[in-house]
Amino acid sequence: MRVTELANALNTTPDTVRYYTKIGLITPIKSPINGYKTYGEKVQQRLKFILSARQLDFSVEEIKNILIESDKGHTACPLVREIVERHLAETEKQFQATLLLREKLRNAIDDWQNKPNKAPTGHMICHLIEGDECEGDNNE
Amino acid sequence: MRVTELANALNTTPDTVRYYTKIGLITPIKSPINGYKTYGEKVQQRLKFILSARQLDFSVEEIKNILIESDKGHTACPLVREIVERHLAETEKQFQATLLLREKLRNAIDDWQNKPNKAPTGHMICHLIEGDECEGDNNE
DNA sequence: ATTTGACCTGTGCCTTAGACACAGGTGTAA
DNA sequence: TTACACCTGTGTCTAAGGCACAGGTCAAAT
Repeated sequence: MRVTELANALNTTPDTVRYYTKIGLITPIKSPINGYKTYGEKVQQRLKFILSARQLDFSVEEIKNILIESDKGHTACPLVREIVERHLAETEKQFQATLLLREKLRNAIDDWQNKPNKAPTGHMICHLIEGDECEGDNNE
Repeated sequence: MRVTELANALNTTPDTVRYYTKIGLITPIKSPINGYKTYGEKVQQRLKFILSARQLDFSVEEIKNILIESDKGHTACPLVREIVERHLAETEKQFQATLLLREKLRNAIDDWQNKPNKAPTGHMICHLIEGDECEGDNNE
């Protein structure tokens, strides 16, 4: 299998395959005649794993570590479990952050419903964001 | 006001102030004697606006466009409203995506609860992710 | 046999919003 | 005068590829 072929087979892009190849996640055989890369069955399996892990939002770095363990013949499962639990915690935080942002945006739209558009004054760029009164503390 | 002073006053970092300066969002006066940058009151107001917009997750590029409008003396409010509504839609999508990811991760942890750790076999790297049986279609 | 067009190769730059490091100039207080 | 803290510009780094370019290769059609 060649780059595009492999990419199509696993529903990804040639650039992604090249990228994983470049950083050493997968290793093709190079034809000494024309320099073309050929990917075998095992590499395809490996790439499939990588893509599955990406679906779970594993970073490429994390996947690399998993593969290193696995390549040494060790079980990567504990590592995988740890990563997933860490990710879940992060996702929870992300979730809350998104929730908060959504609130902020909704409030903004709401607050601005009956405010007019104003041209910028010397000391104000957009009164929607800055507020008309001098109250706009954003302490965190 | 100089870089660090301004940064401290608005609870941000000198690097951020330098960055906004570099890309032209704010423009200090440069002392011809020592080359030091001096930021005035209006610049501080402007930076405050920028930081507020960033709090609403506006990109720097978007903020730049707002400032360009405003600098021409036009009202930037319609632009701001449009951006906020677009952001809200994106946030909604992000929200759903995070929700989905959370489900995936939770399911993973759940499914793996009573599965053992396994050493990698020739054709499998981590059975947790790949699944023991030959079923693991990830069609989108 | 040659041309065409689709594929391949490596290389390198681009993206966000700053963070960090470095080398050297400057300001001020001891 | 000498520390030391601050300033300057410049360059590199981040994640995960996307995109472009110049040139080599292959199969089919001419």
